[in-house]
Amino acid sequence: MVQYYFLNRHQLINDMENREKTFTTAPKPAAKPRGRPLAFNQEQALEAALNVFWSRGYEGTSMAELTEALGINKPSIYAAFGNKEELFRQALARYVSGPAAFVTEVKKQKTARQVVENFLRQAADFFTNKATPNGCLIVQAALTCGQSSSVIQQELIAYRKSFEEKFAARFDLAKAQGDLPQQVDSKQLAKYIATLHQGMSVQATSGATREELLAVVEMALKNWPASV
Amino acid sequence: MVQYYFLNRHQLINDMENREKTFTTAPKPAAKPRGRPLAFNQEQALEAALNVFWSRGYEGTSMAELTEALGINKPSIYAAFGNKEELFRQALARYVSGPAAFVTEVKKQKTARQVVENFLRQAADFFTNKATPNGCLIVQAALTCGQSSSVIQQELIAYRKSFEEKFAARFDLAKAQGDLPQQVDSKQLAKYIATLHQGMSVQATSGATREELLAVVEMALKNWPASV
DNA sequence: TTATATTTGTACCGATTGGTAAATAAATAA
DNA sequence: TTATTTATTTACCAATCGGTACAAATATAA
Repeated sequence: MVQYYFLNRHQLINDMENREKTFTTAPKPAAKPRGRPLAFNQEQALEAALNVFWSRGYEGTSMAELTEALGINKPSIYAAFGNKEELFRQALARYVSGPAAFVTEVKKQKTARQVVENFLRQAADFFTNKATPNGCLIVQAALTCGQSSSVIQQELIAYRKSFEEKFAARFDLAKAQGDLPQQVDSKQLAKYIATLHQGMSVQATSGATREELLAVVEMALKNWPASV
Repeated sequence: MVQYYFLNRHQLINDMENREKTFTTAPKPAAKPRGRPLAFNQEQALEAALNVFWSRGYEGTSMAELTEALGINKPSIYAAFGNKEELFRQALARYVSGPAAFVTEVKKQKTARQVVENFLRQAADFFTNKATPNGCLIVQAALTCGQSSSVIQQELIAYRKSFEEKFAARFDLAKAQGDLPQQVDSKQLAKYIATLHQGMSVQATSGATREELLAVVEMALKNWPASV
């Protein structure tokens, strides 16, 4: 399973980039690399990989499918991204800083209420966006899996936990700022929002529409109807 | 992928059982079967299979792991249950009529409110029951997967949809009986409950405790704190 | 041109996947 | 006892899994 080696090409590149950052401040003088140039765009390849992992999950994605989706042969993928696990991690990083960046951005809203409203409504849009796979990569890429993928599974669990904690921290801030009652348990509220969010992800992968998800959001923010 | 055959042993047995039901009314006169007796208990084996699928998902479960968990050799599994797909379906049926039967039972509560309260609270218990895997089989067994498992994936989506529709029907009944306001959209309410339920399943597989899930349920049934 | 560095394509690796052929074992029926 | 039926065991199948060795190709540096 686990492969040991001294340095692969992928790590070598990273290492050289770090050295460059450490010893020089030159704004990338191009300095044409020595050997045969890459025949593909790394960013585009990573985005293609992200989309496959997003729709099929980590375990459900095979290297064969990746080579087809990226249009690159296997050895080139391994040279550029390490291995399947590393490729997934880089795709995940791209997901978080790219299409899913709104999750972090939304916390800048003025009040906790606005944070939550915007978060859930944008999630409804995002999960059903026709330009990307349905649902949330972090929820569905390795919810269950074989033992060989449990590392990725645990990393995704940690990601979800981290997002939840950041929301709890935002609610603590809201309490300090007075736009959220003191008796509110920030962690519980964050878990409630996370639960809704994750449920919406499952709904989206199962075919729920944007309108249906938005209706769920409205309902979640309202009273239980019997008390109307 | 797909295997064609005239009759396997599994189908033969079902066929003979049906014939018996059709032509006789005798209450199973034992009628000892002809050949070598089964060396394992089918019910126990199915329960063991259910537990593996439940914790690892459909794709994450290998036949090798099943042979170990059931304590039966592969050919015996195939003879008794057909193939991996059929074994999963039978495990799923056992799940629905066994540990997850409360989902159907709970609809017998007097009011819609009681149905939902009981449903979500029992789900919180069920998802974190230490005697069984965490979360919901129907949510997590094939949320995403490779193309070869898409049949199972679609069947689980259909299951979730079916449960949701039955809840909507229960809410329609509640409206007719007057314990739910007429302006409530039964389908939307059902989707809201299903979303919470599915989110709770994700939370449970990620390590949420019973108490945390119960707190989420309480929150879901209450007002948004700002309106208190 | 020649040497060096890097990527590419092909063709392969051992391990594991779901699934099965065939011989043997254990039961009943004649 | 002998024939028949069914289950178990072992040992295997082709296909796919993630991953890689190696030589040809393509660039820069000397």
